[in-house]
Amino acid sequence: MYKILIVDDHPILADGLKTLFSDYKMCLNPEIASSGKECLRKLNSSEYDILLLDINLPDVSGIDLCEKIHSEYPNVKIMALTSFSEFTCVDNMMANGASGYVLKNAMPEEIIKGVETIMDGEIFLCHEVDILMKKETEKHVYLTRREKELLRLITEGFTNQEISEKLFLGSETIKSYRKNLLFKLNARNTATLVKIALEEKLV
Amino acid sequence: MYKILIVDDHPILADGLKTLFSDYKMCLNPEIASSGKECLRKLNSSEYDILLLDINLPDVSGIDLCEKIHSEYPNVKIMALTSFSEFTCVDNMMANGASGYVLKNAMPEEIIKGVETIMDGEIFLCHEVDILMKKETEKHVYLTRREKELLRLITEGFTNQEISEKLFLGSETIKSYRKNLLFKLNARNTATLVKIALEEKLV
DNA sequence: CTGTTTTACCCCCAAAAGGGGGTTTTTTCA
DNA sequence: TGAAAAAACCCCCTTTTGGGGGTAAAACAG
Repeated sequence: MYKILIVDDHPILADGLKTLFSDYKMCLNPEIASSGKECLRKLNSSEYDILLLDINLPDVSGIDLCEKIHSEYPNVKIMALTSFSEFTCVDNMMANGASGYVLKNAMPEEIIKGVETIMDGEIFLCHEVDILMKKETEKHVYLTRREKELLRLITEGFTNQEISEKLFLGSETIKSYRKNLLFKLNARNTATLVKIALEEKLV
Repeated sequence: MYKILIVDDHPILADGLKTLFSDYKMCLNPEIASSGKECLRKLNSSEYDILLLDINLPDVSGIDLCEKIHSEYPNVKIMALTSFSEFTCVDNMMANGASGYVLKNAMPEEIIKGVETIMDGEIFLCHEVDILMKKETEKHVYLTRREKELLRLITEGFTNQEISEKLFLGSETIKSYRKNLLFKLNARNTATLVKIALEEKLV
């Protein structure tokens, strides 16, 4: 029996999870927080073994929340529970202290197995995510901090001129970064660059 | 008591809905289809009053499925049940024969109310979506079929030259369309155009 | 304390996009 | 059946981008 906190703003799903944990006798009455704020309040007033954390919360990003919780309550295990099946999301959550990552369309048994694995001190990725990570880790490109910043500004629609003024850099410098991003992300032009950036959640 | 079919590939959520409908005595044992294929099979072999339809199905787009079901089984009511809170999604689903649109993070009571409203022959939008539609309907731009096609090709990264060859049109024509799209969507350049197209799910 | 990575910089020239003006022919539908 | 909307077309000229080459100083990590 564990003390579980479900952090998710989907009442129906949270209810389904509640039933699931009762059925498997993992937790009699898991608590539910439907926002980042509520989550932190509950963590402050009570002790939990494990958190099921959604990424899409109404008030904060689950990725940021994960980092905060992990540093403030290092003993609480965190399992990401989301619909996002993107390399960057998984990578960010795991880097920010999550011990597991399960998709919302996973089978109930897989979620149970995930909680057990994590409570045993191991890392758990649901099957689909495991496949994804193995496939993407190879081909995934690493962008430096500056490159990410440039990519974000390009995506926002700023020209080289404008970016150079914003960052106090020469416009030739921005040009180089742009060319480099096109090469790294294998994009033919700005349109594809923006598309890739948004689809892979790089910005 | 209605005959309900839940079309969703999230077992936990489907389970939560099952419990919900039982609690409210709306349906003793709603059936679940976790793919478009399974949905059509079930519709073929049994009669239903109402369908709760997700947009993100593993095999087909819920938007296309909605259209198909509505034309083949016009007596079956359809309620969209998704996480997407975008004008275009709602608009498409309603245009394709849905009678209601509820977000997955809606309160259980709201979903129950939605089903009742729809079964009374009325249209139902959950509160959040209702607000969204009222706010967006004014400012929302209407794109013609051709414009949508051009927008898609631009988003894919094709140049005017390439598009003109693909569509057997003059490249000056494509230039005009591009300028028009920039104006209509209030974008300064291709980067913002692509961003808007992807974010508003126009492509 | 050195070798790699990151950051920032530069030139030339071609290709593509953007801003301003338009016109004409089909469709569509009220 | 006729006005409105959509689709297709055209010219001039400027700005921005993309493709090809680079170099040099910091910062970082073994």
